[in-house]
Amino acid sequence: MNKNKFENKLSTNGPSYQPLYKQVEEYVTQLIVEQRWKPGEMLPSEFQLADEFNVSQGTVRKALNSLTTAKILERKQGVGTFVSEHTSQSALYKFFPIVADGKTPELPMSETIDRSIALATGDISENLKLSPDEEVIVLSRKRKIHGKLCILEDIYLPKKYFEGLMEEDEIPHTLYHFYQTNYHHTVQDISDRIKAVISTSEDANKLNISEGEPLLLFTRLAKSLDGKLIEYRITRCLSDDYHYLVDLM
Amino acid sequence: MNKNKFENKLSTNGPSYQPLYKQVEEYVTQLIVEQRWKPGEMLPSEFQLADEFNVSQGTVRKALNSLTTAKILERKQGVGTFVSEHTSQSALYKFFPIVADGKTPELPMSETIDRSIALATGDISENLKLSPDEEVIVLSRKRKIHGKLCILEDIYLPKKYFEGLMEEDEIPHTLYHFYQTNYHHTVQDISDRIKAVISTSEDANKLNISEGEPLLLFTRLAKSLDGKLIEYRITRCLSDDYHYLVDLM
DNA sequence: TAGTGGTCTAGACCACATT
DNA sequence: ATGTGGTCTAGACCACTAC
Repeated sequence: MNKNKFENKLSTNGPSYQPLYKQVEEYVTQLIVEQRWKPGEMLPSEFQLADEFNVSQGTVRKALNSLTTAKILERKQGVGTFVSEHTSQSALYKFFPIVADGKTPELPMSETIDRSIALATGDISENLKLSPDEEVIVLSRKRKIHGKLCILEDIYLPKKYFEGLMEEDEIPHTLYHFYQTNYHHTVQDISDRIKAVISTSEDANKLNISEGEPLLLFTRLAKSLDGKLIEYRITRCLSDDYHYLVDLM
Repeated sequence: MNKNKFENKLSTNGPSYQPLYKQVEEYVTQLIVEQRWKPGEMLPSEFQLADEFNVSQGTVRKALNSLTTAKILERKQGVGTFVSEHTSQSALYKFFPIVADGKTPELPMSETIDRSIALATGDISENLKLSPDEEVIVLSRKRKIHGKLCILEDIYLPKKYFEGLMEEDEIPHTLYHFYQTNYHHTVQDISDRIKAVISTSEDANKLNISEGEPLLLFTRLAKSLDGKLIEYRITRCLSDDYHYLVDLM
């Protein structure tokens, strides 16, 4: 009667067998999505979880370590295991790949210059997989690095996932942490598609450059822990003194 | 007398203690660099390695799995553990992040249009950490995706690491595999720095576009398994129908 | 059938942080 | 002193592949 909370051990040759540690991994992720433990909170110890799930401590450990690699958890020896908050330096830099040439990376400050509601038009509805009659919240921001204005962003959020955002007094500049704490959306998967473009006259005005200068343009699509498409973002960035940094492998 | 090939177990409180599995990891990497096992070759089984190193099979497993994650090894259940070759699809795509808009990724074909020797000038010597009097091999290539010319590349290789390359009959288009098999340099770490630029007249000519169109420019620095700076590369890419794809996290 | 890697368990001990 | 995660070991069994 050593029944697990999950499918029973090996030899469970169903069509879609998952090893125990994978099942534990997915279950813990689900519990985080359901807010059993909130960002920053500590999980029970490995042995307590092992008891609850009726698996061995080693199996729990393998699952927790895997979630730590995926930056969903953080573990501290002698202290405990915690749900990641999108505030730690390590987590933040993953999202801000723009670096001033020859300088050390710095988190850009940002200022929201517009907030509105719109219908999801072609580009936006396609990427966020919304029907064209659904509403999106549009945030326009400008960002500075080392005090110099260099980035413009338009951010599109499905209104259904961010009810109440239009009524917020202020939008903080650490958006992903804001999504996580105020709307329970933990950003998990991000892909950027980068192009080179000529600045529009509008953007050139805002950035105080002459029309026709090249800009880095990247479109970003972000998914939450539970797989929902949370954010579509179009960023234009000066590129004479800045670059987008990618580390492969 | 259970002495390891390595520092003895725990409680080895030297100033720079490394856990056993880390030491095994580094030692196996070193053996690969020294060509005890060549790319594509099979390693001994976990138990054989455990015997040789005087550690447990579980410790060897942890090391080998870690090297598998780092794409240095490949493991196949029921078969064995192999040194990665830079030919498998999975490995190749990591290096070619340029994708045609709305299409599935395709490996670009490339053609070497020039091969010469030069002195490492400022930019190049700085990035490859060479003194200015050292020689580099310069390769110029053009690449096509879906049959359309869209990429120009200048590649700089320290001559000292690639003796004999100038005498090769032909340079294949899968360069990293070529480095690995012919010069024993396994590329391991790559970083790309991406900018938007206006095409020079020279590049515009080669790419059959009009001068002044924007291009994606990225500079790449590649390190080998043993940490040597192997390659510096400057790539210019059409960006109206193509983009550089980055998956974060 | 034999050999390989994959999973799971159980237990010992270490290192770290807090009380 | 206690409790946490980190390391290491040993052994059992499973699944896959090749012969």
